[in-house]
Amino acid sequence: MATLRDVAERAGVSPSTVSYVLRGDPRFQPDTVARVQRAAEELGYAANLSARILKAGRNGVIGVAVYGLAICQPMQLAAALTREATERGLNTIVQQTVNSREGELRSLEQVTSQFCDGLIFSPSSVSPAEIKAFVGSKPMVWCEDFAAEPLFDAVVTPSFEGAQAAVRHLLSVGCHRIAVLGANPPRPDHADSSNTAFCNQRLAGCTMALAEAGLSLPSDSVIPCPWDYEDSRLAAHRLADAGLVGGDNPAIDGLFCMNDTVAMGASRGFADCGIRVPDDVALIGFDGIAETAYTVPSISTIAIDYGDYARKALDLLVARIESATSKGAATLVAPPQRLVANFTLAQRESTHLVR
Amino acid sequence: MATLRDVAERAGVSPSTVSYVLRGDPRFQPDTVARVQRAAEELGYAANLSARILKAGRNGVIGVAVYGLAICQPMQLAAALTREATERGLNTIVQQTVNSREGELRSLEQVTSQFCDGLIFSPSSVSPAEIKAFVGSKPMVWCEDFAAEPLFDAVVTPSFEGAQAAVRHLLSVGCHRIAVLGANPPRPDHADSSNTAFCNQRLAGCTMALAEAGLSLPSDSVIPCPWDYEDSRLAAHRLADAGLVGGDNPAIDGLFCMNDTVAMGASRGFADCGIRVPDDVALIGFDGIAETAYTVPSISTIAIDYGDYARKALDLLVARIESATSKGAATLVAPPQRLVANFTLAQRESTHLVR
DNA sequence: TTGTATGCGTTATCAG
DNA sequence: CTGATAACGCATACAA
Repeated sequence: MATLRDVAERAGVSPSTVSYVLRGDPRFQPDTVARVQRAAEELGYAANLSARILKAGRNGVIGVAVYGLAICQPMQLAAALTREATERGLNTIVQQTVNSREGELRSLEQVTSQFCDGLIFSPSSVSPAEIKAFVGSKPMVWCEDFAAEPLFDAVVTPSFEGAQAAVRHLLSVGCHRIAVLGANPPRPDHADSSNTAFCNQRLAGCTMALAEAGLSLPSDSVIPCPWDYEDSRLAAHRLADAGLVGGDNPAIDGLFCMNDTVAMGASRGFADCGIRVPDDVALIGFDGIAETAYTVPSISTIAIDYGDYARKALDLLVARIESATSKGAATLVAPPQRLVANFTLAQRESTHLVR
Repeated sequence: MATLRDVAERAGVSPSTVSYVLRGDPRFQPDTVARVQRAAEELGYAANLSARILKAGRNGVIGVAVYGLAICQPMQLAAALTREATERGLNTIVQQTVNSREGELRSLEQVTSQFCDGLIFSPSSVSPAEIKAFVGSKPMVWCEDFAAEPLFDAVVTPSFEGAQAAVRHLLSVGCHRIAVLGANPPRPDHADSSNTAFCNQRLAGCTMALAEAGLSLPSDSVIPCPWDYEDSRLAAHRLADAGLVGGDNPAIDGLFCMNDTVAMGASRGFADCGIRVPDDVALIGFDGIAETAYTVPSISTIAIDYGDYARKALDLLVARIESATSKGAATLVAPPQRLVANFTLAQRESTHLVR
């Protein structure tokens, strides 16, 4: 790997000149500039980003922390963030935050954050308050933080409006007995987790949509379930076994799933039990992961516009990075902002019925 | 962020003492050790990995480069690699390599490689030969490299054996007219891409299995198709429209898909056209991504053991890293090794039929 | 047993 | 317009 010094030697100038020229400082003779650029080209020179961040505190890399690398929703977001970052001349690295809370929290902060100018956190089991201790003053954008007193900038999905739209849609295709699958049971260890918070938003959206139709959401229609293919498949089995779905007078004829993973698992679970979707029970998910368009039946969902999501997240993050680096003694920090991503209702086979 | 110096000050020793103590050097008084450790603890000290790799050339981070962040197979591998790395006390960062070949090749080498001790490459559109120019002497393991003269250590899926097992399975459930979907058309720009190479292995496996049954694989039964949900869905439409599947005497009654993404897309495509899987055409994929177990019908596949894959990849990489750092004048480099991951045949509904 | 000095590759300050 | 020089935070040979 060629270094600054190698380039300098070859161009017959000093290392500092190379550094300036390569970063576009205008005050050099065209001749010098050309010589330096050619030397850099010939040697295939690229700045060492570790050295750069060490010295300058910036290197143009954005860290993206996701809950799981093999889970569709966060990775779809990570892909959108990477696309958007690339367009802005930034790079991204992705790290996983799952596993032991303590250990991963630490590794996250001590690995990812050191390599980059700023961080974007996709929802995990740790809350913003917890992470705060581990983060230096690194600029940071949190995804799906609905805390009343936000600690960081955030981008959120329209959880309330999306859930409301989903349930309205279920009602509009003729469902009357609507249940919710995938509500997270409150966890004793960290009751205030981000996950719970946006679950509550989605529940509130459901409740509102039902209220509009003069219906309520009894608590036994809110079914807890981990956000996982297998768990949701088994949850569907339990609904079928209990006789709550299917038959002439089912207790549930429409199911709002908290996310698409749950919807896919449930759909498969119903198929196992001979419950037909949408004929016996209509199904709608949340997120808009690509896979929902290719299942049988295809699954209706609240399709988040991840391009828009990524754009907003990077707007926020870049602004923080800029203001962190600017020497303007504007020590007064801007208060955390919260932006909401766009969404559309994707109507697919799983809600295709007229009653 | 607390630095080494902060800890030293607090513990009343020199920075170098802190460095030694924290990394477990035994030659210090218990008293000193305790003082240093407590100071580090209190300050929440963590070594700056950029500084560490700059100075020492190692920081315990492994880079994983994948073709796409939102594609199931590479992410399942990345997740397995991360799990395995964590168990060995290593961290991983993931970067995407897709997009413009030139640009991404460069960003890959100039971002990911600088932060870590070694790299693991999941298949992309660039060949090992091409990457070689961009890589310094960074230890590297390539996934799915079937080149005759390998340039790097590699782990590969059992492409030949897997395809063979898949086609044998199709034959064993009564298929007689087997086609292959997802063979990549040769690309003029880089004919020797890694992708083409392992496609060929899989084709050879099919051919062999058919030959065992006295059958051949005519070239019009090898159907090119990008590895993408939508493209494979449309490919299925074309097969149905051409009357090659379905009906009393179909030209194709069993389909080996080059990977699970293609299998899922095709399965959906057949559903669009009223072609029943497996009754009209049996279907089997390759990779064993989690989603195939939850589609309707569930899709049989060659399930790669990604835990085994990850273990082998890290064994190779760690060995290279060790030998690169060891000062032993063992300048003679070990020749590239190639390890094969285990697999199992997952029999699911898409091949469940008796003829 | 501990501390000092040096350098990894870069950027920023300041002098020339 | 250009070039020394000093950090950034850490690891390590070597001196004490």
